[in-house]
Amino acid sequence: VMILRSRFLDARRKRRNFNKQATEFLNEYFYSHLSNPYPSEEAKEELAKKCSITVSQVSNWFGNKRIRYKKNIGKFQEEANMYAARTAVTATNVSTHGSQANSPSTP
Amino acid sequence: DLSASQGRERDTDQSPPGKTFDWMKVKRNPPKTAKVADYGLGPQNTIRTNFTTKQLTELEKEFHFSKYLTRARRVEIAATLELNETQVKIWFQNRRMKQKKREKEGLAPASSTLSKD
DNA sequence: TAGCTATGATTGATCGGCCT
DNA sequence: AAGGCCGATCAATCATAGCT
Repeated sequence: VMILRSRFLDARRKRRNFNKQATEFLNEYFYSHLSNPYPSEEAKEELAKKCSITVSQVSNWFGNKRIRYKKNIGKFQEEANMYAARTAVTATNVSTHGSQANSPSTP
Repeated sequence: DLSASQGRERDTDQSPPGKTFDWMKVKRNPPKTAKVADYGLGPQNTIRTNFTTKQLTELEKEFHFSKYLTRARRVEIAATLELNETQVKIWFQNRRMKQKKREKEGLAPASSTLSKD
């Protein structure tokens, strides 16, 4: 019974949460590609670089994110709206000339 | 063809949150392996097989001997470990991928192109 | 300190594509 | 036409991190 307990007792499994910023980048990509959150190998490499993690970790992150997101979409609504709004502002800046200049917060 | 795909992907779809896309509906067929309960009583049968330490040890040993299996070898191992030929086949396949991943990662875990951002 | 949730990693198995 | 392999992914689970 305790038989298979030691599934490998991976010492490697010393998980470490990613930086807040790394998570920001990952979520940014995820929500800005919500219709198809499957980054290409190339995109994964870019994200890995930006987040200072490995490509595998990027893959793991997206794998977990996708599964957990669809498992409980409601739970991620807040987060989704947050990032959606964020990218919306970015998009607006690019195509707007109008008047109300605002939120240039991007040092 | 390899991977010379050039071109910036400028698709930042700003779809309305809450919408369910196809990828969210994807459902995998349940594993055909293992049917703990085929007595008509199937609460949640068809579960992911849990290989025993013994089986894994043996498979690992075989893998070290040869990364690829011959039909004969597969049959033999499957019988010895009481697994399907498919399970043995899949195990080797996954093992090879794992090996590849490890080699790739163990090649340059840290430091390499640490230029100024 | 105990309990529960969030999250990164692992892995048996599936999916689609390609090859022999 | 059939079966194996690859690469990516799924889905369930493990084990720890982190918050209450």
